[in-house]
Amino acid sequence: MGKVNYLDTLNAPQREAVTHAGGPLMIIAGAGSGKTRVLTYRIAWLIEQEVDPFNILALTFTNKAAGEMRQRIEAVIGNDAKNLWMGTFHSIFAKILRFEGKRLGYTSDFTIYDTDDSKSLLRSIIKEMNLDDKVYKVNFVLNRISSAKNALISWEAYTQNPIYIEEDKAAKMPELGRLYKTYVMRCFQANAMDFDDLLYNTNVLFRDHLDVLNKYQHKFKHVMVDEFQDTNVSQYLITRKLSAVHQNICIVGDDAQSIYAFRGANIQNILNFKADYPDLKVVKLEQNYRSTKTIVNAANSVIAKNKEQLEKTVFSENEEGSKINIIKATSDNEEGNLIASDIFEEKNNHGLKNTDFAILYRTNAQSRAFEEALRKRNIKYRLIGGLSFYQRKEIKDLLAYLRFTVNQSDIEAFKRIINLPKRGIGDTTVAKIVVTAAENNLRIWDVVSNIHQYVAGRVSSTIDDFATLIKSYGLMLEEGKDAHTVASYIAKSSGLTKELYEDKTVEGLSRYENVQELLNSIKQFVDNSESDDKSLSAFLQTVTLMTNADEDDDGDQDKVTLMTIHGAKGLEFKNVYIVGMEENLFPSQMMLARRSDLEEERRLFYVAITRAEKKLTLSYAESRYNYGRLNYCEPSRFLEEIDKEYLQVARNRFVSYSNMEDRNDQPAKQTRAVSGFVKKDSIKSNLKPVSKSTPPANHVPSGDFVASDTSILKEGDKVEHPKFGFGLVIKMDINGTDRKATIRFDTQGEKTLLLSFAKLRIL
DNA sequence: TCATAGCCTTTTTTT
DNA sequence: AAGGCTATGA
Repeated sequence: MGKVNYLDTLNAPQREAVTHAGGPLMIIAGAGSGKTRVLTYRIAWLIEQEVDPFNILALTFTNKAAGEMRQRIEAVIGNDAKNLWMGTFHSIFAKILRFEGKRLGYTSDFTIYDTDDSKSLLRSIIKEMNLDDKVYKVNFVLNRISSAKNALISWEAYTQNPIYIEEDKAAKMPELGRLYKTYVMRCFQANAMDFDDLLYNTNVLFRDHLDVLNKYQHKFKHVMVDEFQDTNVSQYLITRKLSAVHQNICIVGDDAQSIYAFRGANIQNILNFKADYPDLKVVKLEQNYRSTKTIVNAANSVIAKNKEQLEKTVFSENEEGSKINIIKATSDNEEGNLIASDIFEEKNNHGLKNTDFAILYRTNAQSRAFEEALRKRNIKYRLIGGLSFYQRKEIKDLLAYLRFTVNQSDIEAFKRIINLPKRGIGDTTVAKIVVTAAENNLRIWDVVSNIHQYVAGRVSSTIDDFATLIKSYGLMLEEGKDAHTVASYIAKSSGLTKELYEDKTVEGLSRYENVQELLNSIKQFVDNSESDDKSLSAFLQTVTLMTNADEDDDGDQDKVTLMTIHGAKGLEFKNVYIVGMEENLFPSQMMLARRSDLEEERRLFYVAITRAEKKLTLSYAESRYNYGRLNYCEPSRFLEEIDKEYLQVARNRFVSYSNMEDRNDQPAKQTRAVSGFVKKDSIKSNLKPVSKSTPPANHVPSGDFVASDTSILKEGDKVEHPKFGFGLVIKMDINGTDRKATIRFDTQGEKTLLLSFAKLRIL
């Protein structure tokens, strides 16, 4: 690789950013302006200027972004790239806390609590404190605690602040401060940090231990932050402190793409950056190389309304490109079908590959209809986000065993595994152990391993057996057995895999395979992890901090991408579909309820639009399932906000934008539909609201019975229906995604049931 | 005291 | 749709 070659490929502002010698630098990078290239070249350039990679810290928001950047740097600079300190905020500071956590009273084996752990812990605290969980909602309380931590407000400060006390009293939640305190104490006692703690504690570490701060300040001669618009106060302070000595801070961001305020991101960080660094050098990258003029202009027309912005003009010199298509569907299933057929046609007509397509939605729950439609057409897809591999029950169960083996204070892991597989230890006993530990300031392990002192009776010997089991795992680790060996042994000897192995249902089989898959990934980690730390706790850390975007990657297969708009940040695709363009969905209901200005939702829309290189399609449905209920939907106001000149009057069966306006003349159909019962013979027109009262004879109850996966039902199956009794399936009609079964019931004669509503037990 | 069936509530995005 | 909660029976 020639030394200077790559500089020639850059435009003037890009080159200026790459070769900025030192001192604070802010790169305002519009969408598609070659930001990643600039960042990677800058790092490569610094290394050419004799800066040791070891002294460069580069912070990103996803592991994937970090990994890609490292690869690209390697391509320019070679093996040296390995020594860079590059990763997500959370993973880099988790690493530092593993080294330095002793100063704060944590061991180097501390557990990282994920959101489920945090919620579970909080739930039990609320219960213990005898608070009403209808008033103190777990999600709300956790959010409150999280915001406090991200703003660096300790529980001490929180409970002493008269403003918060008043606020909480007014909100009828005077105990929030105490909850915060208890939550923090419990985490500490469990030798655990939640996601926010990783940043919060880093701040505490740097504040209270100046020698540590000093060490890292001198180590990191250059600090770079990607996606700076998404940093919160806590992250901002860390980067400022770390760069205080050398003053070589380089931030890259785009205020127009700030979409993480909900988790504490503070757009002011980038808007006010100049105020913090008077001799700041600012470089603006405004030329978009990614998208057509139409797409760039349409995107600009969307955020033109936003008030809080840095001045910049993103423009494209690419071709004009085709206009933006709008598709109207009658239902969410039809939306899936229309998009899938469109992908099919586009592939045939323009010789595109699956990887050229992305379907972007506002919420993960929307993926279902698209998955079904794509599967039906044999189009391969990959789903990013949603319930990830590591959130599956069987995986979390085994991970909990591993966690408890590594960190025997980990209460949440303990609660998960103590009665799994069933040992006859119930909630009462577990609660007793947890409370005993908390009251006597002991580790969970201290209580469990001396259970006879605390709990009398039959259970105590069962718990003894459990303790012996865990002890044997700990011993294996001490003997230096590698993570994979220990994990496989745990899976087998705990009885977890045995239980799954004996479950011969389809789900049981896949659960068993998942566990094997997890063991494989541990093996991989042990065999060829890049880092030198191959301990079990290192593995657990990578798993917890893994982003949704990091999973999958089963080779470079040709697949359509399905993901949320949030997940799509930083990516690009030739053809993009933004689906579910409906009021209350996008913009989301929550946003509409909470804030009058929709600036962040609008920026989200902007991010979605600018993912497209060649062609953009927007779609919405007139009705949609939500929590098992069918609802009517209005087209999103965002459709109105795009400059009309960029919109396409769609062909043939697609409904044009002007037709959409006509729709507004009709009376609004706001009725909530299908609450409880649905007409069995109204497949296409099952949108009519049906009363909640007693069903007429031709209706089928839709309440819970034994849920069965309707896709496995076959002719000849014997079934039981909650109302009609036992029956035999004599005919199956499969029409698109709608499935009907004609069943002969012993007493009721033949009935045809729409399976999405009928709940049958297969006998 | 524990296990289970069925009822009830939830309501976005992610490290 | 899914996970927590509660009543019920063992």
